[in-house]
Amino acid sequence: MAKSSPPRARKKAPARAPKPSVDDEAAFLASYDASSFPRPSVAVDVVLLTVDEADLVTLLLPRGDHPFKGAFSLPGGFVGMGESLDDAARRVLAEKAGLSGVFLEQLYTFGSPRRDPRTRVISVAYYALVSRPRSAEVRPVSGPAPVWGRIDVPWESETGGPVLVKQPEDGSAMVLAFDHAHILGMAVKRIRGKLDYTPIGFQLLPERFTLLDLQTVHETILGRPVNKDSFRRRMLASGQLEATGEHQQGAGRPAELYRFVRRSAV
Amino acid sequence: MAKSSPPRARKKAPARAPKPSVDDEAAFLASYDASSFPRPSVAVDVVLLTVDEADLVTLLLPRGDHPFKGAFSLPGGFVGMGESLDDAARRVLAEKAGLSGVFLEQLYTFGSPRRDPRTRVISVAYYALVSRPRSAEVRPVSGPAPVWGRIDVPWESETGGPVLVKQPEDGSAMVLAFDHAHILGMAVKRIRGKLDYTPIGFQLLPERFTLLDLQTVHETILGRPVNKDSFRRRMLASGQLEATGEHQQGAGRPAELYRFVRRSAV
DNA sequence: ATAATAGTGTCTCTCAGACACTATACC
DNA sequence: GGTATAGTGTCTGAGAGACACTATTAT
Repeated sequence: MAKSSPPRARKKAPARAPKPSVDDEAAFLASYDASSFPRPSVAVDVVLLTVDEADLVTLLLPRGDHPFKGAFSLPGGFVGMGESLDDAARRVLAEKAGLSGVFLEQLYTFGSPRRDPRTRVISVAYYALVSRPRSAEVRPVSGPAPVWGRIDVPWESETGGPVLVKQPEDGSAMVLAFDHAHILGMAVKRIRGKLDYTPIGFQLLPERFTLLDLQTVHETILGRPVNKDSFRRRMLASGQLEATGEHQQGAGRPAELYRFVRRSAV
Repeated sequence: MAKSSPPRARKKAPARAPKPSVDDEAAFLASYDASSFPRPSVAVDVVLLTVDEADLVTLLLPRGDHPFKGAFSLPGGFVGMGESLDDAARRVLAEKAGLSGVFLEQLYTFGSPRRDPRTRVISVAYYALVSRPRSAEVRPVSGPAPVWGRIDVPWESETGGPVLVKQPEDGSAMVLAFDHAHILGMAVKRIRGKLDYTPIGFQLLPERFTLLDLQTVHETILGRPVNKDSFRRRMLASGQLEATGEHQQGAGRPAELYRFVRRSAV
């Protein structure tokens, strides 16, 4: 960014001498002081998603304090001064869910001045995808016990907007804190859009899976049924699947187990 | 975000009394003090793009001060405390380019700890699209005269990565400050991906345009020729074009002038 | 045997690419 | 007239949807 006009300090900022005109870079850096104007807090919030049966579920934490006491919020935390945004998101996942090594990607940055009633907080949202077996390993290092909320998307296709979340057992509505229903909605919209042309669907499955497993993941994310025949053809033709030779017993004929292989350079 | 564990203050933070346990929201908000730990600066940087002849060009500002003195940077500025991120980006466009009412969308947030050698600056990048006639109106309110740099994309399709930028006249390389070559690269990658399924191409054209104009915009953004016949069919079938009945004189048969109309609700 | 699920073969429809052809301007 | 660009009509090949059919298990 070209920082030629930082906003004026508005309160209690120490008086600053005009910046000397220096032409030596080291001298300039030494004389620079960016602490003289107010700065917002910066946090990361992580939408951790997995597919459970035919439900898209996300990890939420009950809030024991104001604001939004009694509501649920996405796992999140402030960004450390020496830490990249990606590292902050990974740390949040490790601290609040006990998970590491999961797929993680930046989603969007939310910065309305009044999105947090306490103070100005800009939140860089991430989404993370974890496979069904690994989602059972979730153990927070500390803090409240997380809950897997069932996501109910009230819009079609990739329209967008906030989503509803329901308790895993009784299906009662879960109130979300801050703008977290919007963040979740944007996460759903994003993965719906990326599902067709990126291999994110495989992140939600164990190492070996059947084509029906993969189809269920796609249908759950998209919120609509997909054609079985063309789905099979498309997946097999994509070159991303490798048959293991093993089969999975089910109610009928055993299904081939496939493995995801990164497509070789075209 | 769940702000249960803000990072500890590392230097010169005033000593804080432990937070009292209050169960009244108003009392809680009054007692809350988020200023007790260090915070990064937050800026917005705007990639302003237009198509000039068969070149994708972006607005850059020459840097008169360290760091990166003599290099070029994207128009940018710090986010005000009472201002949303979108508003900050719009303000930057108004101040640095004299433009208002242009298409603007958030791109990505860049937050490596050392991306700015002076201090920790997290930059929320935006991209803006402006039509060729309007791009000639660019008049900065103050500050250095901007330059339209020609973007040279060294990668195919939507691979991604930094881009090269050249001076409009002599074609000599322009050195970009900070991580701005990466930000530009991500902007190109994003609009290449969105071109097919969103109407962003029309943002780069005047109100009335020929199908060849539209095709040139697409080819310039994609960096490759597109099939003329199927492009015409696709565009006319999309329902987004309305013939004006007027025609534009050229070297051969006059071309119909079309107008962009938002597709009616399906 | 019957039900249930896995997987194959084939037909049709749609759409992108290719190409031939017509239309209308300037020179 | 020749040349250049705009626009149409039609053929072909690839891929999605639909559906009939076969394969392999449990009961």
